Amino acid sequence: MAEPNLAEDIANHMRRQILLGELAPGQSIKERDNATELGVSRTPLREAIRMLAKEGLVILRPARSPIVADPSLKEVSDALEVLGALELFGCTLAIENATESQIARVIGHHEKLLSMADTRDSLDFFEEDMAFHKSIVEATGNLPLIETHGAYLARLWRARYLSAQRASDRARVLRQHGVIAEGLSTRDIPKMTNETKEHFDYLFANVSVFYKEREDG
Amino acid sequence: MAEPNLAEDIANHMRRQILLGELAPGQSIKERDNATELGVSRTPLREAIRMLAKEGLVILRPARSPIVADPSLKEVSDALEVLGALELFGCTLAIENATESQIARVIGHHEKLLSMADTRDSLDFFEEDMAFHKSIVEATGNLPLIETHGAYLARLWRARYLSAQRASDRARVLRQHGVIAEGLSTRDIPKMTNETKEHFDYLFANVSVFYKEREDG
DNA sequence: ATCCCCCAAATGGTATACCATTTCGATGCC
DNA sequence: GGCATCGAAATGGTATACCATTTGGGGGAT
Repeated sequence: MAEPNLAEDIANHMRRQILLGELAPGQSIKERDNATELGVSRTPLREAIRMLAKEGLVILRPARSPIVADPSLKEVSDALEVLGALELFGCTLAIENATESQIARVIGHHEKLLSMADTRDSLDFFEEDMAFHKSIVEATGNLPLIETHGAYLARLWRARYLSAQRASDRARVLRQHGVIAEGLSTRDIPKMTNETKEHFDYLFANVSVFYKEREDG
Repeated sequence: MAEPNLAEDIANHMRRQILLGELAPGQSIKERDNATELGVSRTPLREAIRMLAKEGLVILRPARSPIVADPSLKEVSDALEVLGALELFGCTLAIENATESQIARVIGHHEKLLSMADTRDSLDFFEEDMAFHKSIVEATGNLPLIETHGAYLARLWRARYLSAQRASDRARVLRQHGVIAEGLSTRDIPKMTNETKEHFDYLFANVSVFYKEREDG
């Protein structure tokens, strides 16, 4: 942890803690405690908290300790809806604008994911899944879209990760990714967007199921 | 300037300076200079700069002075595309979910704008125009969408404001707003989305024209 | 016993001091 | 005269000190 900007390192560290559940949802984050624990001063830690707040992972309250976000099903659903809309928009834009090398990169991520189908580590698989979706949006060449889409991916990381733990339907994911990638490389808008819609419907359903179970037990 | 959180006040102040051109695009922002000028310390000023950076109004460079953003036509176009996609998505969502009182609020903003058709102050008119569009997205009840949409409105404030100065086609704007509001209150998705698309096409054209002229002279 | 009030500790907000890197002009070499 | 180089000033990054508000519990009044 000696990189150029300390605040970002702290943010990465805390993001990981939050997403993996080491920092429990609802828990308050005391600036002094966490700063001394990480061996840094409050200033960069404050900045890191602000970064995570912008990602929606922590909630800032005026003159009170920030707390780790504990989103309700509706909040997650709403964010998922926006993520879906952004990616759907990204599909049509990517088909219009993607260069061949950008398309190759998408396919590359897909093939890598195929090769990981039997991987034990669900975290690695999950990260690569995310990289696939990111590469599609990157193929649009629209920087603001890339950033906003990335922000929503980060915000939904935990919900998606938890739901992915349950849903052991990697085969479906891989098949859908294949169709999506094919739709992109043949510049087939309906094919790509329809499959993306369905892909998100499954994601939505999985997350909902997880939250429902969580509310019960 | 004695509100609870100083950083936000500073951010508001600087945002205004940037959008009105008092802080010129491309100009570097020295933490010390601006801090002493505003009579505050560097800490909250730093935080304010970070807020503006997240809005895209200033650009952060590692170990260098932040500079006021000077977006190219492509950058503005890209952001406009995303704004359009978000608002289009907001339309369908609003039609599905808006309560009657939310629809009434949209119509209220429209009627207020109608009453301001002959206002001299283009800034007031512009602000109310923005409030109309915001109220539509607010009618979705989707908080993440509302926030992201608002962020893009803020980011595009200057480009839209400058182009609105030139385009003296308030009549068209008011007519289109009327159709959009009607589409919402009759829950007519095609009517609302088609008119919104056209509305954004005009906005896009106006901004493009302005930038083209600017590049020339 | 219960409720209210007050005060001390905790905590976020702000200011300032210190450090590492970058800038940029002066200086000297080619 | 131009260009590379060195160094002092400037500047962003980090740490720490100070202040105002919040918080939570204990003691006293009812």
